[in-house]
Amino acid sequence: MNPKPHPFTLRQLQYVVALADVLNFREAAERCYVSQPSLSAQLAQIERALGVRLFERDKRRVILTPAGRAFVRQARLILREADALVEIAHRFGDPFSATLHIGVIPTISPYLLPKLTPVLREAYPRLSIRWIEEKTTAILRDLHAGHLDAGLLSLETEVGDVDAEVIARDPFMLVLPRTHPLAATTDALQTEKLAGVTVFVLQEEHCFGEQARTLCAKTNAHIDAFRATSLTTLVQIVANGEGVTLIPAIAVAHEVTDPQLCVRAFAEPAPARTIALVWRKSYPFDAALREIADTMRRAYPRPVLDREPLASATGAGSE
Amino acid sequence: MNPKPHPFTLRQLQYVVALADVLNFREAAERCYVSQPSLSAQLAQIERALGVRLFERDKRRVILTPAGRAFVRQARLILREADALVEIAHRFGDPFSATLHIGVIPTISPYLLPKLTPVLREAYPRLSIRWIEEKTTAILRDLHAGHLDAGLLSLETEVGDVDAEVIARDPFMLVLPRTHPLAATTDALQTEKLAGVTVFVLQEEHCFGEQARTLCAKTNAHIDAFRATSLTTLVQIVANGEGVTLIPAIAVAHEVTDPQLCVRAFAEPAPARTIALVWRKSYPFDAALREIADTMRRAYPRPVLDREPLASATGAGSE
DNA sequence: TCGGGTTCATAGCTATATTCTATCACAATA
DNA sequence: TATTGTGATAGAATATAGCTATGAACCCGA
Repeated sequence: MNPKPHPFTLRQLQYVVALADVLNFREAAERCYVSQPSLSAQLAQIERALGVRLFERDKRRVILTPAGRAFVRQARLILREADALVEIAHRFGDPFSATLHIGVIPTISPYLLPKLTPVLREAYPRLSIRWIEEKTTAILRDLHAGHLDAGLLSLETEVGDVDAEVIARDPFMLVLPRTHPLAATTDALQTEKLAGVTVFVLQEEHCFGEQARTLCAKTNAHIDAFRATSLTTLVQIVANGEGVTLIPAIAVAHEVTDPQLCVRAFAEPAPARTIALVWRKSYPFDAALREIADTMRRAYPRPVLDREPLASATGAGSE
Repeated sequence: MNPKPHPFTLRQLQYVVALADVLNFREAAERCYVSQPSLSAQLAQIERALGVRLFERDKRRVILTPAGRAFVRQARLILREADALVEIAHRFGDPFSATLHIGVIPTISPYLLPKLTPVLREAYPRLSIRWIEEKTTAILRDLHAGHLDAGLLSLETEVGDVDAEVIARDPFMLVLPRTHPLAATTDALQTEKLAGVTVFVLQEEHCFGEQARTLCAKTNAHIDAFRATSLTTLVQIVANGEGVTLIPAIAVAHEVTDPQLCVRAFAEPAPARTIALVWRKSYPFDAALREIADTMRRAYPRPVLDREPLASATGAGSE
């Protein structure tokens, strides 16, 4: 793109500008902390390289030529921009002044980001985070391509060779109609009770859908053929039908609002996913990400499960 | 103003941008026509100097850090501006691409510039001339201060140590009422005929006023106490009074429009002023000014003196 | 008109910076 | 396992930018 080197250096531009300011070689040299001959030599070189005389000097007085006037104007602009570049670099010397691109999966994004964002904004006022909502595979691809700085996702799917910091354990909750047999007790539920029950799950592309299907297979639950594209859809189906569904605890407060539904936690060891912040092993600002992950961990909300009758039981189960 | 040197060179910026373009050290080095270790070394140095890692490199892949993204963006800007600076300098390598500031005296400006401007514009399409109308002393002052590149004035006043190129000889013409005794013949006038005649002249600040007074003193003409501030005023006075006045031939066509007036030329050696382009001896683009002066000389108008009865006589006298 | 005190330019040397070639260590690929 | 390709490193060669000392032209005051 830029095959040939520039015929001048930034330092030479400084010399030219300094000389234009004071129109006196000795004084200009002083301001640049070099000797007068050095400044003379550099000026001579730049004029020779350009084939243009920038200053008219006749022993007694130094003044700008028309070419010099135009040159100095542009040179000042360049030096200002170069100063700005130094400023930019130094701002990034503080990694919390960057703009981070972080991928986040759709089954986390709408429930967690509204809680995290204000906390992060307060903790790192100069940090700007651009969230990109994608499924796990796309996040990992973009992460390794360098388009993302980090990803916020579940560790239960294969994430490959990355560094990770766990944010929280997010247990699975059972969402079911009040009228469903499993809604009868308030005890923590054994997963074996799912056997034979009709369960609606997410599309396989969602990692949470994959996890739910695995759990159902292990417990001999019956997986309905319908594949929802979002947790919202999933809950709607249950509210209008006779099946049940699994959703992450983090989503309960926002998704389960229908009074015909109730929510039950599983007995320990409850099925759960592990939410983590991940990044490339070679990422240079890993220390900053570790600290940010720590802040996220502390900001992670206690799930609020105000759908009776199981609020207290699930509250205990979620930790 | 800018005491400390910049922590990077333009060349290093080129390296960084080239590397950001191809994300491969060897290829980037090739594009910059240096060896790969040189590029590695320069990149390492700039990162060390800034204390910021611009590229993340893990043996297999090179990608930009957030800092690197911001840095490269600004670096591209700077390199573009630097290219523009080279362009500016080269354009001035052709001195006919400059903007020249040329001072011109008020007794030349309104009559000559309208004729010169279109010719100069056509001859030097990339040259832009900014005309500054001032009296001779101000022009010479600004010329030596470097605020003007050249001056267009009369050599009959002291112009000091400058280089000059003569544009034209501009003879003095006598403007007088038709009814005046000197209007009786069509012959070229001997200056001695002015003896005893009442002559109106310009203010002394105008060099033409000074010249006219000198001529009057030599020919024993009577100088009226009134001092006009412009040639227009001067001609108006003559049209309404009983005196005569002297104006430069170049001004006749524009100023002498009253049919009650007529114009007479002087016999050779006729009094005249010498219009010239002058500039500092140290001016770097003197060759260009010489050529421009030559173009001005050829563009100099034959005075059109269509005030009868002396049109033909003065036409001859003006060369 | 003759020195001091300016000005900017030049010369010769030195230290630093930049670049080169050659090579290494590592990872992916065949 | 051998090969190819990556970026980093080492040490020598070169180029650059810096310095001091000095020169030539000019101004100014004695």
